[in-house]
Amino acid sequence: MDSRDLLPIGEVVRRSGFAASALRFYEAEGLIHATRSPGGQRLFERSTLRRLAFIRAASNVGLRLEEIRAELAHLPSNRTPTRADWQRVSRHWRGRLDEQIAALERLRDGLDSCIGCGCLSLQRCRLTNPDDVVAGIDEEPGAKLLPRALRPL
Amino acid sequence: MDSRDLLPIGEVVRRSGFAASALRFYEAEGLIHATRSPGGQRLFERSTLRRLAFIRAASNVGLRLEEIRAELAHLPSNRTPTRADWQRVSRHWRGRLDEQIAALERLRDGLDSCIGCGCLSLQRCRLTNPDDVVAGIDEEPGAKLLPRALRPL
DNA sequence: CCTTGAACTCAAGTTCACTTGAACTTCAAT
DNA sequence: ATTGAAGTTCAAGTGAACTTGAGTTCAAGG
Repeated sequence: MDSRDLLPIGEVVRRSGFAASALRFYEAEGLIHATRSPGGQRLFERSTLRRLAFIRAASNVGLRLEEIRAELAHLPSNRTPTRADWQRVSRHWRGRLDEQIAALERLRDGLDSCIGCGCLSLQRCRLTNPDDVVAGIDEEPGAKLLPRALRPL
Repeated sequence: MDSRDLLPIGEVVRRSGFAASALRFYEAEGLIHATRSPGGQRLFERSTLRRLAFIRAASNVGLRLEEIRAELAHLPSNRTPTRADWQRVSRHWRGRLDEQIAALERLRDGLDSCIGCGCLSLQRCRLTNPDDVVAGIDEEPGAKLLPRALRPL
């Protein structure tokens, strides 16, 4: 663990694109880790850059930090993650991506089948009941117009 | 405009799935409109249900209320929107959906091409530079690891 | 030594989209 | 007339993900 492998926060800011405040926040939240210089300044390992790449990607897919933290927890803490480690995490992560795409496509297809009549029901296009889109779709409490799952939680 | 066509808030809650507090909030924000009973209670027109269906759908696609309000502003205010009115708005709205799907697919494909090596670069998989994912991707300020556009704004 | 830029801490602020709570009022039915 | 459910207002709170600000310290060069 040569000290040349340890990056000060400014370096990580330039190379990751995250703001310093975000990095401090992530450290406080336990998503990344930093050692300290004798004077108390943060020093990040290079592998942190990959962690940050993962964080950005995952958050773009809609994972919340809490979930990302959970995913990252599957990485080994005692050694620098290997390719295989990242592959395992990424595969898990990919399922979420597929889900999101599928949900959006369902929504789009619903819109396609509905755009002709303009009723916006997206679930049941009832031309016989053009003024009341939602009623009768689902009598159960908690009935929702659209498939949720597009917005995590 | 027969009074039987005017729905009290509880009715709208049941039929739309939105909480009463959300409906009040939307009214205050100008996304929906309500007349009042002599005693001051809200009375919604039936067409409000369709507006609400649109709001839910749009917000599932990731539009923020501000944007939704802008879209809804394209509907006529002097008369009940027709099918054609809704079609115009929906078509506009669909583009956003397509964009979102495309962005997610790009991300997924990037992940696919990268999962084999585990490097998580998602843009350039440099096996020659396995410890530094982000450096060198883009020297310009503001360089971002991933295509944004997944998160609105 | 002195300055300058980069980094530090800690509390508080921001935005979005609502929800919650307190303290009433109105409506519909008996 | 009474009562209980449903509705009202307004201010304040929530949670996610950071950012901002104030005031302080560190590290390197001249």
